[in-house]
Amino acid sequence: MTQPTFRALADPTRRDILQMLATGDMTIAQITDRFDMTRAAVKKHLTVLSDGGLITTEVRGRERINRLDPAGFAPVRDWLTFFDRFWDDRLTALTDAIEKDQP
Amino acid sequence: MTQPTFRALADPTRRDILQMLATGDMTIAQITDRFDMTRAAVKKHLTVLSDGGLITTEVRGRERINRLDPAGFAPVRDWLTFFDRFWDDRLTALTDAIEKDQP
DNA sequence: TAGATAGGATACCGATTGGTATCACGTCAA
DNA sequence: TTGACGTGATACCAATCGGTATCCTATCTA
Repeated sequence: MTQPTFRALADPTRRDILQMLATGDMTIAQITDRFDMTRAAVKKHLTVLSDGGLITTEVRGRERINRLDPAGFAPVRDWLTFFDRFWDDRLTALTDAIEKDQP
Repeated sequence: MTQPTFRALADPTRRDILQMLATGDMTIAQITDRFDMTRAAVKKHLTVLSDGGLITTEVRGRERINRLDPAGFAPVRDWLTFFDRFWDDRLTALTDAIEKDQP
């Protein structure tokens, strides 16, 4: 499930959409108003974001409310954590070595 | 500088290369050995990773040592932090509201 | 010095991507 | 009921992407 997420974040427009949704849920038309783009283009981006699990949609009448999904960010966070742990280990190994050098 | 970074992370092969480099610095030939891919293809991926600031290269004789660059991950981490802060605020606002409801 | 080794550069190919234009469908309101 | 409104869906286009093949340069070594 991590590939669709990273793929979704690769486009600057999609990252902008996510930041906009952070300020509040929005319909497609509302998002389109803030971009120099067709509604169809925005819709495509929203589909990619949805595939990546980063947003969810709630159908209300003829409208579709797009909402940020905090859980969708987990894959990225987890992936970063892998490297964080790796670097932490490297750092402790380094300080350990230094301590041994100066007993 | 954040767009090249996200772009670099969008490809699964490139993320694999990063994980491989976490176990130790490697030359292009060494990386190519572990993939079913041409050296030229790997080289392209390394260029994208370098553009994203995720790796650095040290020329040693006729070899090029590719090394992970921890600093390159900062843009992604910072970007995630934005949403973390946002959700934290939302959560505290919610708990505050609940506390007011039950004095 | 001659070959082998490690890598750079470029042209090319099929597939994917971001975008538009267009038409079709359900839903709301007068 | 009849439009207007909010979306979905599809066909199409230029540009980018991941990958290969090929040729070239620099460096090490026998």
